[in-house]
Amino acid sequence: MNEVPHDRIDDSLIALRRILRATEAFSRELAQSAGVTPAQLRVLQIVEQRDGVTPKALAWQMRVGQATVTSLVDKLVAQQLVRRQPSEVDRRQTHVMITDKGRDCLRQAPDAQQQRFVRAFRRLADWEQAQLVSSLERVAAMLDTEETDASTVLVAGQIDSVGRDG
Amino acid sequence: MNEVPHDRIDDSLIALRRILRATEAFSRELAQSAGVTPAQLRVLQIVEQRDGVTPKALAWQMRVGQATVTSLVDKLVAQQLVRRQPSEVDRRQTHVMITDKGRDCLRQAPDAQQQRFVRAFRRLADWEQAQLVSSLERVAAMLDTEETDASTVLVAGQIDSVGRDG
DNA sequence: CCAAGTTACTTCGACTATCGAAATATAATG
DNA sequence: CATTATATTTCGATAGTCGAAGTAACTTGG
Repeated sequence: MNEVPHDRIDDSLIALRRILRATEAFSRELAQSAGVTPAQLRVLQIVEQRDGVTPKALAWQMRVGQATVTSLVDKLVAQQLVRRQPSEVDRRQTHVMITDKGRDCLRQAPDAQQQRFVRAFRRLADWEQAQLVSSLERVAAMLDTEETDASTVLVAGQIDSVGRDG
Repeated sequence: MNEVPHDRIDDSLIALRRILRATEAFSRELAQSAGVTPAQLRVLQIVEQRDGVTPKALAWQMRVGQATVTSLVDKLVAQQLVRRQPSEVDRRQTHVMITDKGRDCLRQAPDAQQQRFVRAFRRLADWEQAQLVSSLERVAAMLDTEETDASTVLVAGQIDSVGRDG
């Protein structure tokens, strides 16, 4: 508690770095297998979870500018993976809706990272699973700041529609 | 789905996602505070650790094409943060060397993410630290594939520059 | 020692992601 | 109704990335 052996911090950072690296690699791979780019895939995933989401919400959740979202949605529209539907109630707004083709596209990408993780996770003993979850949450909390306000809630749904809502 | 308790997997994925998100955000922030872009910062960090590294090695470690490295190094050279020095032994090769200005640039960025993490880490009890390390390594192993060959070794050096902190 | 192949790097052209500022259309408000 | 605020798009610019082609230098078989 007092003086920390730096090996541990280093080890943690190295592990974090590996996690990062692996996740990045998988995300690229995954997107490629779905025939879209990583950023486009992110949009598509969010749209699937929150069908009819507005560009503003997308931008906020993805932490990018609205201009960027416009551009990404443009590309998805061009591929007919999503469509834009003007809002009935507020005609400034647009709703981005996923198409069947978009859903197919997502299904096509079997979510390699999560699959791999899930497989490995299942092999663990019960107590190991519990410990892993608590450690990960701890790390997340250590890294997380106030700026990760609400998106966390939304992200929950985005990851896998496994029952547990937000 | 199936009979595995999905809550834990979900929780893990959510935590992972939070970690990812936070790390991305910090990396952007960090790079900005150093006055360079994230990709440029990555190059600069590697060059500091492996002074005289060749573009090929950089490309390999960063998992990008050599053309990309050329472009990034060009930009760092333009800012006088690194310089190119032709190799004496093999004149096809170039060595990328960090400059004093480049070092200043790195020092300027107090590595917010790692600082935060280190601070939080120190507050943990000994057994918690140990558990955290082991869990992180476990997760890294679960995500990691054969494609994370050698860079892990190199990355170790890249990270431990956190040695002391404030 | 030289021709052919290989390697290291850069250049070039193309594409995506991203942003900020300006433009457009709509809503809300007084 | 005029003003202000909001949602989105358009436009212009910059960065990262790639693959293919180009250039220079090393290596090798004869």
